[in-house]
Amino acid sequence: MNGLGKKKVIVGMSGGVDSSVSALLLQQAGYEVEGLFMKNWDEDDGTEYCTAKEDLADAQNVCDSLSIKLHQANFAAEYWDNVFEHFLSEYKAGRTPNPDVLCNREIKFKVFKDYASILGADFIATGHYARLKEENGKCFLLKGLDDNKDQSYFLHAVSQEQLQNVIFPIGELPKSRVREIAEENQLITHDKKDSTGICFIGERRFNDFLANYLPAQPGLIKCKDNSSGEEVILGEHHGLMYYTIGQRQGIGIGGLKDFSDEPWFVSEKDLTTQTLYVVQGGMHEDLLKNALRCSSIHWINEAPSMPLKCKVKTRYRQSDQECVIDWDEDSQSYIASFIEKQRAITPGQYLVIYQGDNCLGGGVISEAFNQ
RNA sequence: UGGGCUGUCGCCAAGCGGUAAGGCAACGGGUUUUGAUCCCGUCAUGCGGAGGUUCGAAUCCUCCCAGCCCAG
Repeated sequence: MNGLGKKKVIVGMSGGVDSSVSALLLQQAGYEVEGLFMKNWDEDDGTEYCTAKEDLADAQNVCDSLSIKLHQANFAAEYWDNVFEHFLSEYKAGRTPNPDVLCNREIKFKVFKDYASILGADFIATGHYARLKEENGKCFLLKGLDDNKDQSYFLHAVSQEQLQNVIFPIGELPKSRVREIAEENQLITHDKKDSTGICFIGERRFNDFLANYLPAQPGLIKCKDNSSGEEVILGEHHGLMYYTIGQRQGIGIGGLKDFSDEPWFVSEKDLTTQTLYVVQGGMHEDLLKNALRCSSIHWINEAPSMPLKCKVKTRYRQSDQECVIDWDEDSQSYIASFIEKQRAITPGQYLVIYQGDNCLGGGVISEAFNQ
């Protein structure tokens, strides 16, 4: 708290409209607001995506127009060690990681928060579409009110301690209203396109990017005949790491005699033989599974008793799916069972657990299967 | 060497004398703070080649070329 009795909050400013409006709203609410721009990725692969420069300029512009101070920090070392190394090892293991989940747990709500506290902040804030509820001194993570933009999925891995003294100023607002507010207040970011791509790394030609860090091992593309068990070679691929379960684009298989004209999708990756298995049709039975396994689950608050009836997402932006989670003694892991079969459950992605709007936590998917 | 069949976009494939369907792939865009999915758009002045018949040919005729199959 400063001498005027105002609470100090430091907003993570990305140079986008969401964090811009977050800063504005906090200022209007009477906080002493400062911004912090993080640059957590040092371009070292020759491909110069100078959007970081533009983002910083935009963040500075917004802070200037709000007359608030903008700090800068570089957590690239922490990002590399605690997010990117894991990202690479997961790809090496043939899985499909979600680095932005770790980015929140390890960077934004850890390193950034610690740094803000050194700067004298009472709170930190970000432009996430999510809400917080406090009960008996515990923080609960709730979905953002804009169902289309809800980002609680990416936040599920933080602890309730990490959520203490955090503010999500736009969690109650629809995106359209956020842009309106930005425009009404003449913030330069009001019509800036939403950013996508891996947080801090940005949009890239993904395959080229991965190839800079991991050696690719070519292999065969095959399809299995489920009734006869025979395998047919359909082509070759440049590396299993370029593919994820359920993927259509990039397989490169054209029309084939004696096959239907439906597109091909990745159904399985065999690392021991470097084989990419594909099936025809986006809803092929091999893509549909009614259960998955998580070796552990992180709970934001107390672990609920098992079995747990709940709603879950197996990937970002999926609609909530009905599910029962239970602990399995035999395999020493959690098993989530679905009423309806789920398409393309992918190891490495996260199972995120909800009860209503309340995000309970989640875990890494290790395996999908039918039971 | 005889006999038969086939050659239409990178791939599969319609067309059977009236002015080149469709699918897959690819590419571009939209949606999206992972990776995907999904949605939209683009994609053959030309149908193995050369002649001919016709107002008009991928479609008919002739020759040539290539591939496949059966004989030997």
